[in-house]
Amino acid sequence: MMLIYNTLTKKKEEFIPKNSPNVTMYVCGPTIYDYFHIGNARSFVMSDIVRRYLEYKNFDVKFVMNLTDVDDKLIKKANEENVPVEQVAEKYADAFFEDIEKLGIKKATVYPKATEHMQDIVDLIKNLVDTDYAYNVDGNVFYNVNKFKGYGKLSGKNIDDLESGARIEINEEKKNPLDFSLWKKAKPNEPAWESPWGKGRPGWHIECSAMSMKHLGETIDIHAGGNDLIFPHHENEIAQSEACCTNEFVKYWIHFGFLNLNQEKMSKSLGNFFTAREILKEHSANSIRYLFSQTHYSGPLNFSKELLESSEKGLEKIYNLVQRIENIKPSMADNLNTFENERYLFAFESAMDDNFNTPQALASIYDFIRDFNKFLNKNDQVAKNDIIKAKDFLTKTLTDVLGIVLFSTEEKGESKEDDLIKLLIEIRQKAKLDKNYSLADEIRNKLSELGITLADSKEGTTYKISK
RNA sequence: GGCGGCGUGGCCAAGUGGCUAAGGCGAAGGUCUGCAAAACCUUUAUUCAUCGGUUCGAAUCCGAUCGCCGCCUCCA
Repeated sequence: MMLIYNTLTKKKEEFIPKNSPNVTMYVCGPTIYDYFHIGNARSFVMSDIVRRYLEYKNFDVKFVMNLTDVDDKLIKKANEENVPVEQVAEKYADAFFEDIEKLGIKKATVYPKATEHMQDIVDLIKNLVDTDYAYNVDGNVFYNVNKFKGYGKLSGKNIDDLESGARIEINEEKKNPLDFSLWKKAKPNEPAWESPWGKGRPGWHIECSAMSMKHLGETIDIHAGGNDLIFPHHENEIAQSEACCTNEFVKYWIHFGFLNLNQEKMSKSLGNFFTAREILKEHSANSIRYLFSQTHYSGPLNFSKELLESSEKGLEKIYNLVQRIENIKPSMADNLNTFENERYLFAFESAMDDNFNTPQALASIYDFIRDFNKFLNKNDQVAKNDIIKAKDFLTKTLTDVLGIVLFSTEEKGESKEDDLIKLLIEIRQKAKLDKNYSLADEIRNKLSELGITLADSKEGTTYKISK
């Protein structure tokens, strides 16, 4: 049984999809006006882990992530650079796909774009206007918040409190200051589409409702996104979708905590951010994913390069065991001691089942690593089956679920460089047999200066090339 | 002003009513090794922001206080 914390009910609930084993999942994707930052990456990676774990549990996940390709920021950027909006959108959509691929994020089933769903969006607004949930004021269409009785149920706010808040912009056209735009009347030099209310473009919230329902149906299982989307974005999505089409838009709402920099939310508007591609130049996707997995998805994560470096040290321990496993020659002997690894997988799954508790899941992996190393230390001969099982455990947990790649699937090309290193290892081996340790050490030291680390073990001498 | 979250060892971080408070990084000592590296072992929180309360029993529940952060405006 899996538990998921549902923002809507503020409780952990048993996960029961509408049409098991099918699961529908929608994640709010990027507005493609710039490179995304490492805080955005956290949401993308964590939703990827949620999806991967569901697939691990044999659910058939239909995963949709939208790209917002028309909005104020995009238009602003296009004007600044004096290029068409589509060109900006295309550039950053390409960059987005490049970056998420580097981060090891599995491809979504569909990446719908707002501009490709204008008819669906217009139809949805039309429906809301016809039923009085929305009203048209001179080409601007607003959602009538007072009409929807569930307004505020996701964010725990009530309309009166919100109205007394001082930060709502004054707009004479709105009946209620909280009413939000569904359709924005075209201004000069802006992309615009035909509609029953005249030329214009959609408001931000409506696209997600339209695309979610279009691709996944009127009730979906999981909708995920950052904490900052709870209000108003997700609240408004509920209002739109449930007013028109369904009495339950989303079964489970999942929200990710912020990534902070110096205890402050990382955001474009504050200017305190690193882009994901910037970080990826110096750090691997593995270390980023490991870092994210070390903290529960719902809480804040105070990001720093030092933290990333300590994650890299933690990963080293995993890599070392992986290399050790790959170098073992399995024994065919009978009566070998065997290693039971079931309990580690059980612990891993229990942690993940409990609202995707990745830090605890990692702890179960480290317990395995310690105990399996101990097992290898104690036993000179190891059965093939134990090696296969160990590899299987690491692949399932770290790679399949957390997306940390360990065993390279491509054939290891033996380059001249490798041959050369092997030659030096041979020479050094002879020196060691002659007890010529100064030569042996010199070879090791010189190689180390070149970034090639030798390590002697009972399985022979191995080497690692660092970049 | 309204609503919400957080405060656990040097750092990061699980745990949210009951065995000795997971795990990672770091540090110290040790085993192994020709020496290293790796691995393993031991040590590193009588204590969970502070003060009260409930309870047979609390880091976990309640109240107060202090500190930090977020949402209420575009934002993952």
